[in-house]
Amino acid sequence: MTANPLLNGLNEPQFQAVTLPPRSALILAGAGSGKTRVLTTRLAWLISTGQVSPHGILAVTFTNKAAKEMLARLTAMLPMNARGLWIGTFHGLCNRLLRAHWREAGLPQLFQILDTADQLSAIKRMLKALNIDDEKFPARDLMYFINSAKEQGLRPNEVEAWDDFARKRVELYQSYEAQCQREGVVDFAELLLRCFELLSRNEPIRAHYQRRFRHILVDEFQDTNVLQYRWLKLLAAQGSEHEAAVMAVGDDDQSIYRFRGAEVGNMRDFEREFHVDSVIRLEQNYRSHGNILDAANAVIKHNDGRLGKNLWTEAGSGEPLRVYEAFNDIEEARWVVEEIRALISDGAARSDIALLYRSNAQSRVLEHALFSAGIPYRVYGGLRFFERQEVKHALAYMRLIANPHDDTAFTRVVNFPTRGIGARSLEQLQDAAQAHGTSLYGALNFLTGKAAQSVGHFIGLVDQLRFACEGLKLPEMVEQVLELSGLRAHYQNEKEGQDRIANLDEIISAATNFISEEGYAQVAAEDEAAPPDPLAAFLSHASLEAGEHQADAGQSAVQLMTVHSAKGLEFDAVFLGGLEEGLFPHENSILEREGLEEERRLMYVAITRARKRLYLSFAQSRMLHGQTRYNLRSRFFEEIPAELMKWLTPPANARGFGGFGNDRAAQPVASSNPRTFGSARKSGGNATGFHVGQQVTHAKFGAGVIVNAEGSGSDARVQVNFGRDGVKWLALAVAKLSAA
DNA sequence: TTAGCTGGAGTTTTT
DNA sequence: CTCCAGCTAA
Repeated sequence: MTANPLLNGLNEPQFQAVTLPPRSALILAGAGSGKTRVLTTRLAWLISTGQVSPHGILAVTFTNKAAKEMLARLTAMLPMNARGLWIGTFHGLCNRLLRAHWREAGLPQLFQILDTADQLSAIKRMLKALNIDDEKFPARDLMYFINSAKEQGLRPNEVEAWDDFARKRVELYQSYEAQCQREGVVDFAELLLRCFELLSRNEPIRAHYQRRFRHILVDEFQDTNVLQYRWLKLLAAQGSEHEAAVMAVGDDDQSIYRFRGAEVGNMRDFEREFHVDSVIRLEQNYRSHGNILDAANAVIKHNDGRLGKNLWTEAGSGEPLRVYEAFNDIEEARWVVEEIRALISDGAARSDIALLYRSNAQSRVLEHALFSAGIPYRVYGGLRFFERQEVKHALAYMRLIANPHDDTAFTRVVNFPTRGIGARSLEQLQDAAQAHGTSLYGALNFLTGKAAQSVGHFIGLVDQLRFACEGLKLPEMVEQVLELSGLRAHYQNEKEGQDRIANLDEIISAATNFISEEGYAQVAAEDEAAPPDPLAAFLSHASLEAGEHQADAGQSAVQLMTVHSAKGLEFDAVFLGGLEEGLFPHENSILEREGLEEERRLMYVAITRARKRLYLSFAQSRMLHGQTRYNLRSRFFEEIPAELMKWLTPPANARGFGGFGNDRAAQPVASSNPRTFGSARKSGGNATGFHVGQQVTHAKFGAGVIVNAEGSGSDARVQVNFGRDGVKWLALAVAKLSAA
């Protein structure tokens, strides 16, 4: 064994992964298996053993947080100058490449990055200018269409279109591209696609980076999309004699972003195309007790086509999973609060307790209960700093300084604070711009009358800002913008404007930090590039790294978040609520196998967040979209071995979920709940005379089969499969159903 | 220009 | 139910 202290304390597979010879490898890293440690130690080991200089490394992540953590841990292990190290997100790295080679990429030097909200408003503006019926082509759908095309690496001329509707969408994709090019802006997907095209079309640039990067490490590989994988193949010179060593680290069981283009299949493709001869599995878990891991393993086993992995731990089996069946969502929340109180009085820190749910709508009831109980909590997932309207307004003024032809920024602030430029003036301006093929800024000369005056005034302001900021440092520039634009004054006059002013001031600090900290320095370290423009760099930073989800740190608080945002985190105690059919697994995913398997992976992620204690709960009824819904408990309960669970409510009876199979045929409607709740059961028992699996006839839909039932008494509803007429929910009190 | 209304939709999210 | 976008009236 080596004496290298870096390798101390690694388990066998970790050690193997860290010290692999320079060939491409796939590391299957289970939840809590020390993945980040392996990645960073691998980097440190490669560098410290002289196998590669920091210059020859490319490490790619999905989030800024992950990139920062990797960098921090690496420099802690191996003190070095971070300059020349390429560690970042796909988008951040592509931005860096495009800034360095903007000319070759066909972009203006100070191109701006549109975030999702900017992109949507750009599309809306385009649809309006082209007089497109937005009923037929909703901006959101079009955005989704464009982004998914780009994520597959497809330009408009490469998208297949077989009917008029599809052809029109492609045409709109084309116009959108033209608009972006005209305005000098790129959206997130464009960053990647443009960078990919730059590398594939420009031989010298491609060769340069292919020669440079000898070791490429990819984190969360299961989340890569088609384009990202192609980008990696290209940079790695895959298939050539100069192929770099790519270490792909990921977990197919934790792939939960299919809906935004992630392609788990990339893992198998990688294995084949990069001729991976050894797949290393990190299966020892350092996070959870045995029962929790057993539950997770048992659930995920129900998925097909896994690469295969089984988590284990040296820790004991620990406590059983605690299962609670609530009467309704409110009662579920009440119970959660009660348990949290008990945990806290047993000495648990609030921040070690997490409440996880499938969809954001579920947080409301929980928040209400926590608030009433006076328990501090924190909800993840709100607006982030650079997404706040006052911050975006200020940034829009700054974008106009960098590029007055940025129409997205222009429209955002042309009348904010209000300066008498209403819809009709703007319309005139837009028409003029359209007619003369120029930006809104450039269209002033074609205006006449009152509009010319008011718009002229605003354009004067933009020019004034540009002159006033000439040569200023970034924070001073922000200060100027806040004053001259009238933003600060505007919010000072507003009743509730104090928070907004505080956020505006926060931009100044953000700018100060940005200049002195890594973000800017990293770009500045780029050897090939001209010194970057601090303003453009700051604006990129704002788009690519929208900041914390919520600023409040304050006192230790219970953590509330969706299962998606909990990925990568861990807590001593985890409450997983709303485990009901239709909610989790979500009804929109239940129909196709792929969707259901992703829900199951989501369940796997949720379970593996818990260190010591895991609570699972579901409610017999809950308020959703203003209606009371009666759901069956989630099928995932049937996938967890019964001996791992301790029921805090009378244990489930034989009504277990069994899909639509025969084993449910005897389930009586209106008697499915193991507990009764007084008046909730008005006409108790099996009074309706119907049961799941029964053949029935409906006056309008004809013959059908009852496939599902929920509720009781006058609320009882049955789901009936009418075959060609589809599956319908019918209230027994209303629908005229008769036994066939 | 803005307040107030109406209608429609309503998983998951990072960059 | 509750949030939003988009429209109408003042």
